[in-house]
Amino acid sequence: MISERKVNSLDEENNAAVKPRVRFAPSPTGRLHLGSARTALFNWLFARGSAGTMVLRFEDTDRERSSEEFEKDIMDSLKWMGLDWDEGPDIGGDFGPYRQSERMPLYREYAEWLLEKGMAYRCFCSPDEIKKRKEETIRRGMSWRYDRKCLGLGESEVMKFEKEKKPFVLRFKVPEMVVRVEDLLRGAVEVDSSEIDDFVIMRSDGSAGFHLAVVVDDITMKITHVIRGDDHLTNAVRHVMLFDAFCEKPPVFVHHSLLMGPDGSKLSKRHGATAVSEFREQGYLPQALVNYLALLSWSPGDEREIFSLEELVREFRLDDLSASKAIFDFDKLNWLNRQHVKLLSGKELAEALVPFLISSGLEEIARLPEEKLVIAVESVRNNIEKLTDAIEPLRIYTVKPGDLSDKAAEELKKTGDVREALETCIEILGSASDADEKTACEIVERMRNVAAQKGWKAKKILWPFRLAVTGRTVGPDLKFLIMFWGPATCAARIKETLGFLEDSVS
RNA sequence: GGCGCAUUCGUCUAGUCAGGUCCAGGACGCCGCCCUCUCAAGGCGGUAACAGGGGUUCAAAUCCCCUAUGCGCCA
Repeated sequence: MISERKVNSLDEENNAAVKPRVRFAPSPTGRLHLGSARTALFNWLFARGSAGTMVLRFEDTDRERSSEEFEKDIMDSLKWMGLDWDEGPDIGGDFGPYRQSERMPLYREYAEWLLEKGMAYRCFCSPDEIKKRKEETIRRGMSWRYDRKCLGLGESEVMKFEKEKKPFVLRFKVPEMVVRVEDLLRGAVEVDSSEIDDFVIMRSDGSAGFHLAVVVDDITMKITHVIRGDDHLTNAVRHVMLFDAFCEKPPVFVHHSLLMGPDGSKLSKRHGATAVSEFREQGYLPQALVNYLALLSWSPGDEREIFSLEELVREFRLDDLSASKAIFDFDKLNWLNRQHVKLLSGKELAEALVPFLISSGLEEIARLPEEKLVIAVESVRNNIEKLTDAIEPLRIYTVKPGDLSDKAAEELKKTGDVREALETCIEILGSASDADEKTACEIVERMRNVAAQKGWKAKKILWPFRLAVTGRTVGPDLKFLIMFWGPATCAARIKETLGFLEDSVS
């Protein structure tokens, strides 16, 4: 059966070269990690940019730690980022199933084939025995590799163990050779196979070892390019030996660099958020996260930095990836997020903000008529790095008339001629009825002019205006305040404040 | 411990494969100035790097060797 497959794969070699098949193969043992997301992105960009096929496969052989909940988080996160797949556990495909836990018979078949051909053997050593021998070896200052004790087992011993039902694993008999891994980014990496011990391909419970499962999957799913983290580079040595054993041509390997935290160690929880879904919750835009992830280890070769997914698909080349490590920089991500916030229309920004407003108890603003919401949102746009940054500045629109902060009250009191200034504002506001942008700008302009006539600096009228209308010392540009509340309401709010000033004087 | 990979401003990177155009370009951050009713945003400017040592060459960030450091894998 396996040799038939061999023939098929030779037939299709040419096709494979034309139409790449890549896979993203996470373990559903946690939420989608940023590092994995970056791997997924590289795979996806390559697939989409080369008319290839993207396969999603769950490596869920660790039944203890895998869960459906994490599968869901991974798929949701990928979708949120705008990545999709052509074959996968949820949608099926011609090369399924797409969960390793459902492919055990296949692994067994391949493992048995190796056994029959003498390329694998049963090992009855218990973990305890191995541990003991290993410690002994290390004590003698030698480096440990499995000592092949069971390779030399006589037939009678094997039969005896079998009779006893002694548990065994299957080990791959590593051939003596120099293994060559051709990596697109690192060239030919050569390792002497004597460095590698006879690794387990079937565990005693009948489940497949990691290396066997990966290789069998990549063979049977006809994967042409394996794009994954650098941490698998040395594993690739084992994989190449397995591909050889099955008489299969290894795929093109691309081992990209790993994502590190700011201190240079592997990015992990202690650096802050590491799951894509956490970034989503923190108010990052998917397009910004994707853009940033792409920029770590990849560059278009010129000075552009802001990319949409579509542009990335067009520009991304696997061989433009850098081979050196990449440190995750939250500052730059924040900056990029801001750039993408700027690219959104007011309506889009508002829509993105609504869930955050609701979860922060600002339903009052979230439920505003769209037109008003957009004005409010536009007014705080420049204060936003992450979406959550909009919450605080937007609270200003919930301030009741005449409700002055201590600081605002203080500022008002120490401004000379406040009353005159504010009354002038009311007068000017009274002459306008519209609340469109043009009118709002005119009103502000008029205030400036009047101030000039009175021989005042603009600040002498604009500053009290802000304080009186909003009750706060910090807030959006004045035109937005006028647009949001309208001239009449602004005037009314100033009157409230005037009343407050009256009270505090007497 | 063995093996593997990596090494350009604090960080991401361009340049390295095809040595001269690089006393090294861009971006984030940081600092300063300008703009300005506030906070921001924006504009302008500044800061800062070829890990170290040997070679090869008329010429090296670029090629070769060694060392150091970091990371990873194996157990």
